[in-house]
Amino acid sequence: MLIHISASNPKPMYEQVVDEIQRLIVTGQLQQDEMLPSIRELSTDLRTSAITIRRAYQELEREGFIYTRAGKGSFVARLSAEKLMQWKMEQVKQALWEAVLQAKRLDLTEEQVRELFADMWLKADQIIKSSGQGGESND
Amino acid sequence: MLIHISASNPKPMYEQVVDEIQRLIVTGQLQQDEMLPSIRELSTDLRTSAITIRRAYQELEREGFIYTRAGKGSFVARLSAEKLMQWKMEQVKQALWEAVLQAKRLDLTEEQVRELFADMWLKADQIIKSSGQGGESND
DNA sequence: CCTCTGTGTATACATTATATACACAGTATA
DNA sequence: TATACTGTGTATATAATGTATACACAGAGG
Repeated sequence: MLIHISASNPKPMYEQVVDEIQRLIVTGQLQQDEMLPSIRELSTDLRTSAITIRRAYQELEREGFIYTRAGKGSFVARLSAEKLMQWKMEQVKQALWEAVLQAKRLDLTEEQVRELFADMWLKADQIIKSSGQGGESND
Repeated sequence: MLIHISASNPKPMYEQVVDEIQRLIVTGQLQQDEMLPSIRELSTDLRTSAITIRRAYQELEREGFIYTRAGKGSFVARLSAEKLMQWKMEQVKQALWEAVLQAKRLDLTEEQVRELFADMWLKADQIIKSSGQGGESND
């Protein structure tokens, strides 16, 4: 399983772990009831303290993404496809809300923002194409 | 001049001051060469330490929004309308980029995101209307 | 019994934000 | 020249947060 964190990322490391595992769950790369790496194992893999990983797992459990069993491990929770889609939409909605508020505060028009949005989408598409993600061949 | 900061805002107080003054400048509510409140005055007004305000002013100066003169005060820099517009677009662009990246990472389609965007824009319009901003009368 | 697992607790360091305080230098005005 | 403002430099301190190491305990499974 591919989890990456970076000390140079301004986000706290435990939050990076949370984000990454959430993403793997909602995009189906982690299945229901699949066991997660143990706290100690992942802390060794990511070269970070077990307390950091433990904190991430506690957060994920609190938010309902995983469940843990003392002495056994931590597992992906059973979440319906609908719940997963709802969560995804909510995340993007919140991110868009921040962008829209910023645009409003700075007196930009809807047209201007839509154009910026189109630019960012295209740029993201290009970056993803060139990195081989998304199932399309490289140029 | 209306500057508000809040200790309950997760953003550091000095950043809130920076953001607020930047917004007043780029939306024309602060004019070129207009004097800003002094560090001591604003710290009294906002009930915060002068060091906090000073840090905000130093940040604003570093980014070219204001200039300061020891013994005299701090003033709004002379920025062309084009520069101000560029900065505004850049801010919103960055915010949109975060939203688009999030959408990509979560495998949402452009159509889904556009629809969410429309919802957020409409919601922001409604909130602004009901709060009397934007020059329109309250219902 | 051993080897894993999660859990509780203790202690410590680093970074960042914010605070109070004082003194100094610059500017403008009377 | 004195006063009242301004910004600037420096010192000291507290609080919050994130991260780290370490140890011990309890649960689960083979």
